[in-house]
Order: sequence, then structure tokens, then C-alpha cells
Amino acid sequence: MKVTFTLSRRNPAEPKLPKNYRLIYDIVEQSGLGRHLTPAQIYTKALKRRPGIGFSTVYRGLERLRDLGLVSELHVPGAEAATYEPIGPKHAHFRCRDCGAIEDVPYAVPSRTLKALAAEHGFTIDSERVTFEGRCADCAVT
Amino acid sequence: MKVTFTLSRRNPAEPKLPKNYRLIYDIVEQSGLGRHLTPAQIYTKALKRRPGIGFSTVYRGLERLRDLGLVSELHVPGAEAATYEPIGPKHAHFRCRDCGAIEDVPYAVPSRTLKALAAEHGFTIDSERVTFEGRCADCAVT
DNA sequence: GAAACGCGTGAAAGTGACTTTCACTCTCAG
DNA sequence: CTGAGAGTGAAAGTCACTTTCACGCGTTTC
Repeated sequence: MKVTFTLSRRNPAEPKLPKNYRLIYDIVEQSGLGRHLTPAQIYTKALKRRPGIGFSTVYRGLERLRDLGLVSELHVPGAEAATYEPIGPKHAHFRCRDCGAIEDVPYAVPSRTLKALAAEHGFTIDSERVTFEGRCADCAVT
Repeated sequence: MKVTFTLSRRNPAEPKLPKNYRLIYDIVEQSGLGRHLTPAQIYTKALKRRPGIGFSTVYRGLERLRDLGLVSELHVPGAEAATYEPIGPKHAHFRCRDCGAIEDVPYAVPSRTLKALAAEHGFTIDSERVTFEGRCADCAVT
């Protein structure tokens, strides 16, 4: 799945993404949907492809990519670090309280509901985050 | 482990909960529904009522109260620290990306949906967290 | 009562995820 | 070629939170 060139095709006039940032983008993208990488994991993978790359570069890259809307940042309560995933269809997350595994869950708050809430409270809603917690199939057995 | 605390609000005259934990509970409780206090804020309030109380005691107390299900812990992406609120009806949270204010929002994932998701994926769901992000009424004007 | 026990306590040090700083390097328009 | 600005890596800093530990207070057990 070569999405990598859509980036430049989408807006060729846009300033080129620095190659390290591009590398980080590729790593997250290639992790695939449903995978959730921590900055440390991304750094490890990046090191193999570009020895000498710094930790701070990875953080900076993730920050930039997040701001550009190219990757999605995810904070899950109970998880020690943030995780990053490719942009995909809206979904919720499930975290197992025992093993800490994070799974994608196909759920989104109905847009009708969002509109109603926004109208009622007088705010605008840009994004939503839904996280479930419980015990995953594997841990439930024990 | 014997649970010696009966913390029913109907009988506050029987505080078997260590007094510092009770103090912390009272502070969160008195903050009222819809308020969200950080440990630092709670510590400040606690200091006024019981000079000399330690930071660690506040953290320990919150941890205990959370485990006992007496207060609710809330991690909001973008907010630097966790916040605590009294136990109340299930609701979602809204955070303004500009001023950082956190508001309660009356929304909960339908229990029918929860059951369906749990059955489909083979996990059990103990809790859910829904957070919206956007611009609040005040900040939208500017 | 007195001794024994255990939970609660506060200060301080530790941890770990991120962030900032800074001197250096690379890139590229002019 | 050249200079300005963006990017970079190492290291130090920040900050929320956790752990440790010696002490103390209250309760239990003679």
C-alpha cells in the first residue's frame, strides 16, 4: 500500500516534508491500521533505517505530522506513553486493563448527536475520542 | 482484606476512612458536579484545612478513593495533569482547545451498543470515556 | 496499663515521558 | 557562491506522578 506519494500529489505546492519527518511518517503508515506505536518504538524503528537519528527529531516529527493531520495521536488513560497510528476511518479504542493491549473498535458518536450537543451547548466540536476499558478475550479466560 | 469504611453520605458521622482521605473526599465532593480538580488544586485546598499535609498523602488518597469508586479520575488529552470529580451520572467531557476549560456533556454510549461491541469482539467493557474537543462558546466569539 | 502491631503519614528522592536549548549542519533561493 | 532559515542530535531541563523510608498514632492483645 503505497500511500506515500499521495502526500506530494495532494498539494505539490506545499513545502517538502523533511526526509526525517517523511521517514517517521512512513514508519507509522507502514505499521498499518490498528497498530499503535509509542514514540520509543518509532524511534527504534527509525534508528534501524537511519542510524544516528535523534530522539528529539522523532518527537518533533510526530508533533509536526500530528499538526499536519497526517498521523493520529492517541492518549489512553492507563498507558504510560502516547501512541500514534495512521489516519483512518473514525473509530474508538479499547484497552485491556490487564495486558494493556489497545484494540480498534468500530464506533463513532453519530454526527447527528454531535451536532445536537454542539448546538445545545454553544460550542463547536472538532474531534471526539472514545475509549473503552475492560478485559480482552485473552485475559478474560484467566 | 476487610473493608472497614462505610462512607455513605447518609452517615457521615461514622468516618472509618482515614481522616486525610476523608478530607480529600470532602474536597472533591464539595467541588460539585461539573468541576474538575487537579491533584495540585486539591492539595492547595487540603493545605488550608490541614496545614502540613503532604503531597504524597493527597495522591495516595485520590488513588484510594478512585479504587473505592468514590471519586472519578479523568485524563483529558491536552491537559497536563489528571483531574478528579465527584461520582455522578455517566457523562462525556468537552475540552476547549483554546482556553483548556473542561465541561461536562450529557452523553453516554448506549448500553445496547456496548453490549453488541463486547459480544462481537469477545471482550468485556467495564468503563467508557468520551471526550470531545473544540472551541467553547466564549472562545468561539474571539 | 503496657507492649506489639500495622496502617497512615510527610519529606525526599526517584522515574519516565516528554520539551527545550543550543551549537551545528544542511538546503536552497538569489 | 552565499547567507538565511529550517532541520538536527545531544544533553539538560521540566513536570506529573511514584516510591521509599523512618516515624507516629491508634488499636489490639495480653
